[in-house]
Amino acid sequence: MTPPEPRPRDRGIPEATVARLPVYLRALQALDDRGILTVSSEHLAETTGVNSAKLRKDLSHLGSYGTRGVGYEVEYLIYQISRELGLTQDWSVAIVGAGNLGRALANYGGFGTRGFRIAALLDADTAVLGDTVAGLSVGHIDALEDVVDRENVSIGVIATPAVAAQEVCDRFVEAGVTSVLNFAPVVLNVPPGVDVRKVDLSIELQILAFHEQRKADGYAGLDPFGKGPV
Amino acid sequence: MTPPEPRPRDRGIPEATVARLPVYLRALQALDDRGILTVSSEHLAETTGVNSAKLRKDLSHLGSYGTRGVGYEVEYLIYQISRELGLTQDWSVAIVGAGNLGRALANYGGFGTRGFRIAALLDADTAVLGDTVAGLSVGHIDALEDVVDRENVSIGVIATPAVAAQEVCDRFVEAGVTSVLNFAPVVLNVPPGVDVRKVDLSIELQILAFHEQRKADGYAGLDPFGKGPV
DNA sequence: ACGCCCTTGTGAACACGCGCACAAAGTGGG
DNA sequence: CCCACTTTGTGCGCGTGTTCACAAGGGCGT
Repeated sequence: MTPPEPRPRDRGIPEATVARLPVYLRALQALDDRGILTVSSEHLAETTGVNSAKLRKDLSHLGSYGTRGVGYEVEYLIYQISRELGLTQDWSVAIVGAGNLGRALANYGGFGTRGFRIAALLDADTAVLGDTVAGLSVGHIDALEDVVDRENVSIGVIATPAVAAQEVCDRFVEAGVTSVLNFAPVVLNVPPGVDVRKVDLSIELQILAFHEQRKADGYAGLDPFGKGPV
Repeated sequence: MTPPEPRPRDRGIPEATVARLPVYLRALQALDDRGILTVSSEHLAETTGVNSAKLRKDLSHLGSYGTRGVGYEVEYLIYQISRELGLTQDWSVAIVGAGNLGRALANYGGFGTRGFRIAALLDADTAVLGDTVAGLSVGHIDALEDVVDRENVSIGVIATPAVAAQEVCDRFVEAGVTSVLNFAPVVLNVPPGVDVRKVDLSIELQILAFHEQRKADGYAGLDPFGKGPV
């Protein structure tokens, strides 16, 4: 998704590793909550569903934080991964689109607890202005530039209908936002230096459907009453 | 996400290609709506943000559906991709969790129009039972097995809190569901033969934060007033 | 103090996906 | 009928990511 220009090496941490660090982080926090002090790569790999060698190589990109014969100290590793991901500082996020999805995002608990602060929830529809969602009052889209500027927003979330997405994106970029998380089913056009990540619910379903069809084809002879398409 | 066992080649279509087919499909449908009859790989690649050679190679996995010197016939390609993805048949989907996210999903327009039918929206909380969402009445989670069986559900969507996810997943699997789309922030444990795809909003944000931090580090000297963390 | 056992960190082979660049193939004009 | 032009389909080299397998290193019991 992200790398049209592959960026000059990101201080050497591979993109694939970056994508897995949040997963490790979440598992480690669960271990920490249970009072577990150390964990081996084998165990952590199992609970996160990756190969243990891959996990060790991923972590080795951050430094040598393990102890041979013992494993990794949970709290220390949490801190190191958080620091690497930039979660030891707070990030302001603005969400545009106060429909079902925008509200779901604003209510999503994972944000506040992990270094993300929702600075504003904006919408173009005057009918929803002033609605209170997750302790936030829905603002008008016209305030976008003000909010970005005043609250130092660096990450913009687009949860609008497809037709509005590009315009919102342009306004985000123009206002100085350099990272965009896009839920609208369109490919956004952005200048170099701006990162876009896209989440598309219907694409995920279509990928599942593909594999489901394969299974149905392959097992048809063995399992004539298996769950198939309707 | 999917391949612990890399599956015996999926009839030869690479996973990376499968993940892009829905994107092409969406762009093609947009062209079709505008009455455009043929499209070149160059043009389609541009609107979907991929390399044109990659696009041609992707399409070549489905067969030789283009005409040299002309391009691809839009309608025909739509049909071929739809067929390959299994969208020419209807799939029943059950959503568990009628919170903000579950409702957003049920209301998501992209489903019905693309071969997916929402068979049920279930929740454990009796307070929301009977609520009407997207023309559907919220049912009780106890009806899960019945619904899966009666409606031939093959894809289950989990939009519950993290703690409930594994149990819901187990019940889905036990009832015969072989594909799961998981929005809860946990790694699900499933037997072989069951596909799981995970969408995690906070992970996406964390990846963006990582790159944002890199940008802030690298450009700090050049752009002391650039948007940084709060 | 020594040696056994466990786990990390990594070298090397392998697999996969990407993109260039070009030959093959079809179109349309003259 | 032929030629110039366009666009597909793909062979190939390259870079990235994954996995195996093992040497290096640290703890712990004796």
